[in-house]
Amino acid sequence: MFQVLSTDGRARRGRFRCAHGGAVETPVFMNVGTQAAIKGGVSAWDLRDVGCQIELSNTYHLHLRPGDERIRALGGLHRFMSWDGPILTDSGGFQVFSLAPLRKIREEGVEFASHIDGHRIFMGPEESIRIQSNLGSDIAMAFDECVENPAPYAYAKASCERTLRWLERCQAEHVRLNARPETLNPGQLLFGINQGATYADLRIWHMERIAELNCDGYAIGGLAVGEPAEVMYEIIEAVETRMPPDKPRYLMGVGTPVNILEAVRRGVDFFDCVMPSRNGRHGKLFTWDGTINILNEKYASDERPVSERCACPLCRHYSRAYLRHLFKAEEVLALRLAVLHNLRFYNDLMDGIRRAIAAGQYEAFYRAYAERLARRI
RNA sequence: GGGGGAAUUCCAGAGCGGUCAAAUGGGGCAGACUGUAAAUCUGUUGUCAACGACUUCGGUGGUUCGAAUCCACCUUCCCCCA
Repeated sequence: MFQVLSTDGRARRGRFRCAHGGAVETPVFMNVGTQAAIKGGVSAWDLRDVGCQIELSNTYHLHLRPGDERIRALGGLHRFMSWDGPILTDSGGFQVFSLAPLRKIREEGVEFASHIDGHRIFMGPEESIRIQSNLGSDIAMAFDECVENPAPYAYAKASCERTLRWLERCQAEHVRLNARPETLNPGQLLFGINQGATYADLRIWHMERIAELNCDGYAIGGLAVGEPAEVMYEIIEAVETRMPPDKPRYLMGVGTPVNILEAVRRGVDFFDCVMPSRNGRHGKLFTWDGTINILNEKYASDERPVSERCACPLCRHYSRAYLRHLFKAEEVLALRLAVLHNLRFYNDLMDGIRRAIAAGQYEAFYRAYAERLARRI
């Protein structure tokens, strides 16, 4: 299922296989399609063009709309969105954080007031796993609580202890559902999620506990939610030594190109982030030389492509001036081109990372780009 | 030809004696965005040697301690009746 092909320092070059699609080459960036669509008008076949290996969708959102039972009846998420590659579904744990004003946490699970119409939805570990089973994703994520940083120690401790109990329940339900003959994707995997806020002792304690549960992969959650990047890196370092070396490691929701460079250097294999798509929609473009805010006046007559070394449709066919015009004129094409570009950039970045690790030159790659990627041009 | 109305900062448009450098919206400029309640949100938008000062509300001249606000005339635009 997962194989580390080579290492360079702590960085790992690996290969991952699941029920759908071919091999996923890691480190990998998972392209985020929360509601079974990449925002900005990007289709599943666009994802192929942009070099996407694995797509991510969301349990909470698809449960609300159009409903996981419906998706199951329509043949599962892969068929529904016409993407036959690997799909990871996030459990709804992030919505415990992002929809904090709309939910109440209990031992059994979380009571949400739908952000759409306010109706009550109860989601605990069993519900989340059941929904993900209905969706038929290749990787189900454990239902956790993503705690906002900074968090009081006592709360972070109680919360990660509860997240541990929830993982045990997720696992039991996952085993039970996978064994049923009518299960849509019997090969579905389950990843556990490490929590513990910014407290290294809690993080390590929690990681050691969940490592004992022999999940199919391990994620680090609850980072990039308020703490400084340096703290995030320290937590990854602290936890990484307790992560089973033969299992994939996933840093949830991260992040900027530099964040990814830093995390790969600390042994992370999987990433996902809303940033390329959201920032793209907002006119912020990523390039190998730094980020561009295409709305800036200085690009109004700029004939150059966004990036000389990018093969996306935007960079192949259009100037910065044209893209800026599309944004100013509020043409939907602007969003689509910008998101395609950013996704292509992220996938290219991961490709560069993989090659560098394979060649044993990750540090040189890191040094060449870490500062460069953080610039604004 | 006769009668009525209006001219405000980039635009539209409030304000109708002091609390007005002037509401609000648009546009402009800039910033934020990290398991997506986000094609969203925030700041800024007269000038300057800038926690203060200076010049603005079609033009000119008045009234008043004080005017974008009141009066007179001029200019331009709009509406109605012939």
